[in-house]
Amino acid sequence: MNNGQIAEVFENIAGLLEMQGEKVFTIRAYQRAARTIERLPSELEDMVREEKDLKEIPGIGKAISEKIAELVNTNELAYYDRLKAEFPEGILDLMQIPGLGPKTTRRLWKELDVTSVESLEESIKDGRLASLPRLGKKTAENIARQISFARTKSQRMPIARAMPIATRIIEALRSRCPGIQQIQYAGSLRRYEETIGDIDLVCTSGSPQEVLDALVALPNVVDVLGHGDTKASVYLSDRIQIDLRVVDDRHYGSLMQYFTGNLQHNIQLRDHANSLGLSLNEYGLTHVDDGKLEEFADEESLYERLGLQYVPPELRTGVWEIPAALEHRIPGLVEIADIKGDLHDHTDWSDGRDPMEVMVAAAIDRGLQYLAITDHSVGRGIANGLSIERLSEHMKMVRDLDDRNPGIRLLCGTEMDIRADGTLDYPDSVLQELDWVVASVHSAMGQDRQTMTERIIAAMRNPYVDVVGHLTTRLIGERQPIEADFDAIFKAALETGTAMEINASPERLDLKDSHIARAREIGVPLVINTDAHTEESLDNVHYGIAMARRGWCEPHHIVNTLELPEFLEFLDTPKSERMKVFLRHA
DNA sequence: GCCGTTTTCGGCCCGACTGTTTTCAGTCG
Repeated sequence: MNNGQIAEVFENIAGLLEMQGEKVFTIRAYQRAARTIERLPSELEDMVREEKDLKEIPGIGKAISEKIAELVNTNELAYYDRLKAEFPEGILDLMQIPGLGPKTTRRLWKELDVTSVESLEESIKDGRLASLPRLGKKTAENIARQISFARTKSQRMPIARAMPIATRIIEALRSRCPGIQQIQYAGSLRRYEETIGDIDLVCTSGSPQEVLDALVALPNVVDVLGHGDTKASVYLSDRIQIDLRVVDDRHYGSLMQYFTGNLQHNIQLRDHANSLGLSLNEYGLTHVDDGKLEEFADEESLYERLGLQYVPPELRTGVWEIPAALEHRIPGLVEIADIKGDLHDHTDWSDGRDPMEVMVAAAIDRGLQYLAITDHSVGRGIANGLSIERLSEHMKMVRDLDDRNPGIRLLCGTEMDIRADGTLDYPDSVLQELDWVVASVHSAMGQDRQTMTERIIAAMRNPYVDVVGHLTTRLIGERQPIEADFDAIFKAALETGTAMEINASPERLDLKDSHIARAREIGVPLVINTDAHTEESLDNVHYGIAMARRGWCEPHHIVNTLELPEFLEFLDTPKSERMKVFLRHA
């Protein structure tokens, strides 16, 4: 049973306990455990097998660690089964409908025998729901509306879709509201979660009502979910919800902190504030004894006032970062400016859109010191992969462009298929002519875990394979990742001196954050690549940087933060010796 | 259920909005 499945069990336990009226702190403990487990860099299965003490994980104590062990060892949990037996099947689905919490869901079940979305709809139609005490016509209408939303609303959307929508809304509000002082996205978008549930915007303005009114009046708003004095929520035709909060400029820091979250981070931060005799909310810090309010115009001063190192948004998961910030152990995370080269880029020689010259000019524009042109290998017929003959011409063109562009070092490269049997698309005699070889899985992605693991490690054992591209081949929200023993692959990477790619293409984000953290722990050299197929997608590097930051990476974990001379030294060293070079320059 | 430079027992984040209410419960983030 993998971490995602275990987390789901605890999430469900929390939901059922809520409906049972269990103590709120017990519920919260299960929710916290579920969230933490989702983000663990290592599989609990492995940790149990290696007899690691799970209680060292924050929020996991005796009871939950025993339940994890039972789940891992037997694939079942007696406690969970007993709990489930007390409720009708599918009741948790009802509680997923916005507006239906544990109390209401339980009443609908007990008083109206509603246990499914279908029977819920009937109870709305025939007026039974509205006739219950403390419910009413308006509530019934709202629930009916939420049901129809639930049918059309997309699940959490990939960050690549949410980011441009957020930017458009911000621009629209700016142009309509002269009173706006500051406006920015917060929430999961600012934390660079790979998927986004809704878009949270924070704003300061001399006239809050103007901004809130402007939001609900935007042309692509199809419904208003809330519209008060300081916040409003709307539903867009893009099938996404926008939450906007407006306060005065002098509260911007605490508002931004509050609205960036995540929930667990905020709970821990507020808990810590309490220990100092302070109470934290979105307006600032209140002294518990005399009620005096301290205000914060920026986040940095807020964290500092609490005696904490500043926590970058990408780290705010509520798992490890608050204790680290207290002890000033937050590392100096990698930034865009640290990236000196891009080592995975396509041109119109294969499936890229732009000619090589255009890509090179774009790379120079962005201040890169080196660029690897890595068009597809012959196996990718569909991507116009290069035959050995075309590859030879391709190399000539790269060398020629390199001569004519002294501002950048161009590398002859390939993105070469790792075939289903672990053999490679070009023979060694060809590979040794190339400067940089990205090896990727593009086919037979459904292989079983062991076959896939052996296939990838076999490729890594080739002395000319420099890096494994987009390891899991997932497309967020579209294609599941491969099944493989990632720990074994990372260990093989360290052993062979093969780098692992952090693919910054926002549809992929592959490696993902927890894998990055694990690879970093093991000591694998990492490379942040855009996999650009157009000149503008070179700008996607910020997504890769964010994933690396979420994996707590510093510049010295990332190979392509090396300056050109150091990188060339790395490149000129045989793979088996490369780790030494990497560590020396790190 | 978890956790401890106050604590192994007694705490546990905080406020906005809505609907159905005359003072607040439920839900959400």
